[in-house]
Amino acid sequence: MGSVRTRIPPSPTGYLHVGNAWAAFFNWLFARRHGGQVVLRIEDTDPARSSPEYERAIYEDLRWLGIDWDEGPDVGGPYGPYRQSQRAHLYREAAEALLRAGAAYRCYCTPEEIEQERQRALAERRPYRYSGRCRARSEAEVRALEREGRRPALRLDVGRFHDPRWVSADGWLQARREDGGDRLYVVVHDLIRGEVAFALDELDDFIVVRSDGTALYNFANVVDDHGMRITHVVRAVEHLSNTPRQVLLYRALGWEPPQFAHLPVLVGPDRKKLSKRHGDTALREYRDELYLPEALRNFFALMAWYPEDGREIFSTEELVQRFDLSQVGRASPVFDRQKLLWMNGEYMRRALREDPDRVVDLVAGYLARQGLLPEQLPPEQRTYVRRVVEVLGERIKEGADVLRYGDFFFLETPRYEPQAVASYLQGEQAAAVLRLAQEVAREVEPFAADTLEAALRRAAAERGLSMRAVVHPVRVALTGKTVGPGLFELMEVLGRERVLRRLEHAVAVGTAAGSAV
RNA sequence: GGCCCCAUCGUCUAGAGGCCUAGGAUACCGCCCUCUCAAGGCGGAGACGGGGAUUCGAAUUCCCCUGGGGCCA
Repeated sequence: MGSVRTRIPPSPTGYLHVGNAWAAFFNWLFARRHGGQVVLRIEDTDPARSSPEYERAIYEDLRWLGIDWDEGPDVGGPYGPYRQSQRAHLYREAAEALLRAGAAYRCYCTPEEIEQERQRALAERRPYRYSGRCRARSEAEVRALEREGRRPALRLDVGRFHDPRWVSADGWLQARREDGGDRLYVVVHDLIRGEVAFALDELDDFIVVRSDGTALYNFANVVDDHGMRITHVVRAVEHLSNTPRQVLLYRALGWEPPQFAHLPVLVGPDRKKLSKRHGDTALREYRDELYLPEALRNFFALMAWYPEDGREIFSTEELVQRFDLSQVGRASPVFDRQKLLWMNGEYMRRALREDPDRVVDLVAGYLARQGLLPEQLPPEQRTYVRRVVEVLGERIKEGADVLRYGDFFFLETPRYEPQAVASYLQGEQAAAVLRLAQEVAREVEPFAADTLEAALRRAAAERGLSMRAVVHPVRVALTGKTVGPGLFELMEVLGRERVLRRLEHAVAVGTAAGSAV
């Protein structure tokens, strides 16, 4: 393949959505696989909903994900501008070219008139298609309409494609024999779906430029993709139905259309297109929850595509080497958060092994967002976080796990779970165990995991207590919960002072809970 | 309403006419390890939407239906 150019066309009307991030990633994979370029185009034609803040957020989120681009509003490039809001003159030029070629005509019908036609068609139970009333207005008529103050929209004259000259081209327009004779089809050669044919007579003269002079999506897209020398348009299937119109536009302008590949749509557990209703859909929410970009990339790759059977974990380099558009699936994948969580756990454990400092920084940032640590960490606090991370270890699969298993490390007094208190802190037996633990904690030297374990085991054995009988109450006393890191490691990190204080406090908690019952 | 796309375990998927007694992963359930949880090991349950046709043989090809999604809006 010569020089592949793909595009990523986000709208700055919100944070980058996981569905768009996924499509962006496939565009990126494909371009990198073929040594091509990625173009970032900001589709900000809706000024009311677009904002520079969102645009910046999109750059940030894409970069965080590990997607880079060769041309775009921020980095420039030879085929700019890369914001649609700055390309109005190019749409105007193309519209004029269409008019000059006789491929489009001015339409003075008002939206109300069109709506009436549509209603009539609906009532008569026949498909609506624009009548073509304005296709051949006389100059006098046009003058009269202009005098009324009407401004024309621009429509593509689809009728002119009913001409055998186009058929001989290169297969994009095909005559197919049907019962009644030949029928013309616009055939889209989709890299994922194969040939998809649309009957030409199903397409009416569609609007290309509104009466206020703004370009319609289909038109702007064609002008941009051609202008930016895009060779492969890789986008969601929802655009497939628009593709024949776009193909017609390319041809009307005398341009060669790019190759198309229509990806399935990411859906939620209810099989509906992924949206805010499904919970976290902004990529940055995953970042904030401690999802790692490499995990997301690996997970993304496994939706609608499998690099090879029998393996799940792939480095991004491997993904780039293997990526093959023709192997991409056609069915809509459900975004499965459970599998993502598992995947993130895999990468989190890897990060812990290979770059623990990175995990420490991530966890510290997470705790700061939770209000449990200051934004700027003094060195000794960072060291503390580091020890906590070591002790929490592979339990951290996402941000919430830091709290689920280790919030007590950062709280003055642990949050005592009522269930845990009821099970392990109430009664004489529990109090006795806590007293015993206090003795041990007061005397053991040094205050370290191995010495603590040895001393506590000895003490338990002397009283004929099982290890379980000792460990559970002490764990609840120190952490407020029944799950978490190894008890002795956790004690060492907490330190003698706090352990003694919490043990003391827990006796009171147990008593209070007991009398409340 | 017309047109277009899609359809294998709950989920991600392997499967390109015989390798399928439908494979893997995740989730779930047991057991093991163990101070709990997590991780890990072992095992279990779990799918070709329905009907026709082609073929010696269909998850795989074709048609219809059903169900989901999208475009025109």
